[in-house]
Amino acid sequence: MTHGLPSDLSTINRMMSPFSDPTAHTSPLLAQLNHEQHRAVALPAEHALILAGAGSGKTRVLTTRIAWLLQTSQVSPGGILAVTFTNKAAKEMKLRLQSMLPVNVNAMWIGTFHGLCNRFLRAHYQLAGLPQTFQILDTQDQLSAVKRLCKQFNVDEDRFPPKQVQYFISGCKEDGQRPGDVPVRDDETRRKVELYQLYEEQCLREGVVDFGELMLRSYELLRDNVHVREHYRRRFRHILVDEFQDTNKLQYAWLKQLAGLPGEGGECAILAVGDDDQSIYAFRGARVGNMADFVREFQVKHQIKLEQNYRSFSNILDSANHLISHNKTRLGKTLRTDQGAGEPVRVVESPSDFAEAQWLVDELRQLVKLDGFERKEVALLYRSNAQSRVLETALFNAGFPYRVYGGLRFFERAEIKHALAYLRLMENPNDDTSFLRVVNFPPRGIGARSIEQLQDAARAAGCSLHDAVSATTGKAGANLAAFVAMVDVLREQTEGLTLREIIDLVLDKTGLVNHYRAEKEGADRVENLEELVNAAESFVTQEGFGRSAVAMPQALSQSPASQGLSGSGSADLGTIDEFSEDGVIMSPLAAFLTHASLEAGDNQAQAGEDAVQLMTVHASKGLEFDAVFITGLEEGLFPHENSMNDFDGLEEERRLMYVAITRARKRLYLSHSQTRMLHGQTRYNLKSRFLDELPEACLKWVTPKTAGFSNLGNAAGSSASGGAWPQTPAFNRHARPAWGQSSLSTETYKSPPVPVQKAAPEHGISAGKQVFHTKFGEGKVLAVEGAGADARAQVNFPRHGVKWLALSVAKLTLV
DNA sequence: AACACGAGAGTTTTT
DNA sequence: CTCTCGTGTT
Repeated sequence: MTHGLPSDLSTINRMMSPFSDPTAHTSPLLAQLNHEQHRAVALPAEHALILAGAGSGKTRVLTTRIAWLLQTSQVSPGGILAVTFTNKAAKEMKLRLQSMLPVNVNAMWIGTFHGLCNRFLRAHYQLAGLPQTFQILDTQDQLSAVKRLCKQFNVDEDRFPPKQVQYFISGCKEDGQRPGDVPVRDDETRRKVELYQLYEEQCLREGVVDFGELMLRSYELLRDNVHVREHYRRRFRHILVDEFQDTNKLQYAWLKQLAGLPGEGGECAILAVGDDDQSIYAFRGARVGNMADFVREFQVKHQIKLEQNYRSFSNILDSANHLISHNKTRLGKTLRTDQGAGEPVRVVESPSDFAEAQWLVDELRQLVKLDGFERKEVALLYRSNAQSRVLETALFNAGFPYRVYGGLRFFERAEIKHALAYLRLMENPNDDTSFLRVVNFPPRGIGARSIEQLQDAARAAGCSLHDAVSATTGKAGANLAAFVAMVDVLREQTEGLTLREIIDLVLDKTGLVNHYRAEKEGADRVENLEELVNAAESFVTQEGFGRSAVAMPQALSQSPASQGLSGSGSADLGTIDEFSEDGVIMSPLAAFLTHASLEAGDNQAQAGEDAVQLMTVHASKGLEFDAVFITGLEEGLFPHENSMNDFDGLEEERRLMYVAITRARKRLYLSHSQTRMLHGQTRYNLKSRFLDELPEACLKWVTPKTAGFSNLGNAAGSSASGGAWPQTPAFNRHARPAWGQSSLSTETYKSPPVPVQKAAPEHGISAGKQVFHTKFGEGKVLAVEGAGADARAQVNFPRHGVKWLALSVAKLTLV
């Protein structure tokens, strides 16, 4: 980069901190950065916000910042905390850091929010009021825990579906609310809060915490324990937050506790990196508003925009810029690139989702054969998972290698969860969720009746299922006793064994492997169980969990802060024993179980496999490809109908589209279909409004020659322009013959598969018209199909949603 | 304990 | 349409 570096770096250094190394500007670390990146990396030790556009080198800035801080001795590794949302991002950060300078990345706290909270709670389990062996519930586990609770307290599952109760509980925790903090306005909420309370008691009794609890309990410990808080505030001098726009209320509150607001005596600097234009997780509690709050509450003086994009050609980038400029609520940012215009963005219309898939396969073949794209460098994106099916079918039939992201991950598979449940019971016999999962799996004659009796007994005695077994009698009691004995024996037998040996033994003695071996279709599951042994083996090697137990927080003893802690002097030291982190010992098994809960495993294509990648737009965030197809660009689908009715929802959909566009390096296809099978019926969709929000100059409206498509009037355009694929965008887009009455219908009417009526329909109802229905009220016509007695209209009623109405039956009147 | 049937739901997702 | 879940039957 020949971008001008700051005129005088030493001046900047002098302003920064007494630790600044005046020779820092010679550091090769900074040499390859552009001006904005350079400024961000070399910021003084004060709170700062980096607005990092897509493909602007965000990760590079984060890692280089850490490396630079260390290299210039402004901070020791122990003083660094860097937090991400995904394990993948954390892993990458560590990896890149390690490649930059020789540093023990384990001395720093680098991890996900939940990973770091886990680390923190393991260190302070007593102060946090948790058992040392607390287990982590994933979303599945949490739901089964809620279901169990609802059964136990005879909750009407129609009025309070367990899923909703779970959603409620998680939502409260993400807002930092305990049952007592939730404002109760109605009976329904009152009942839910009761269940939340009961759920908490159940979790505590069983020694388990869910994901939200990891965060909330960490936050509360920091908030309520001045010694712990002071300790960490002294320790972490630099906190770096990745994807800050995705933080929820609790995560931001946690950061505030950890760093201390100005005036609270904190000496730490937060570097928040994020992109409001890529905020696509509001539905799971993310608050973009945290960015503005951060600037205000932390009195942020340094805001830097990274707007130089190193990924895409400018036709792609300009499309993204133009699209996102339609959003009203933005901090404001425009990406630019030094690369040329590149190819135009191709826009394609197909008559059906089926035809779209077929066209896609043909185009993919050409892309690979003629244009030399690597298959794994091509992505097929869609808004919702259901869309993948038709694409997969076409790819499969064509024998074209593909890989679908998403779906069950390794540690979420039933057989793996079964094996883990045994291992968890060995660690923590009170874990009733795990107990119930495997008490009769493989089947050992313990039916629903015996389990119910056992649950009654446990409830009466206020103890765990495990402990209640001794009180049972009869044949069922004997079976239960045998089960408990088996787990107890395993616990003893595996003492001192390696993790691999432990798992081998458990898989064998519990009969899990044998059970699946006997099953007709159990071969895959047996294979997965074998893979579990491998996973454990590589975990031991990678994480350094050898034969002996390892102290979990390896970092603390090396930090200046903890040296102070274990030394003499500070007034707070009276409480050392209460949170002596060196005292926390984790067995390899316990560590592996934590790992399994917090890292459900890769969801991604294996590296090296040359297959085209299929995924949702959400899943594509953070990735990049040479060629990208965004499919299903239709109203109701993208933007999704559930999101397009409110302002915030639509803006988030647009950001989603922005994310999708900015994934592409060289070539971008935008595809939409006139008809689509959804929920077993064909829907007629208008093309997405997002297509109209792109700059015409960057686009090329390509349309494949498809049977039955000429009805729309494109055939005339095609022959007139001398080819099946019109070259003139303006012509193809705007010069369609007038059809119907309103100008809107000319633009958006979608041809049904039946022969198109050349005369205007007698009912006068056409797409775009406002109509009135006696029951549903006023609505907008999306499409009309058929003629005469068969004529049907698809109408979007604001109150009742999208409906198909037979015009001969429904009394629709034009408004 | 395995299987069969019917009801119901079907944006997006990481930890 | 297609998958999941829960209930009921053998």
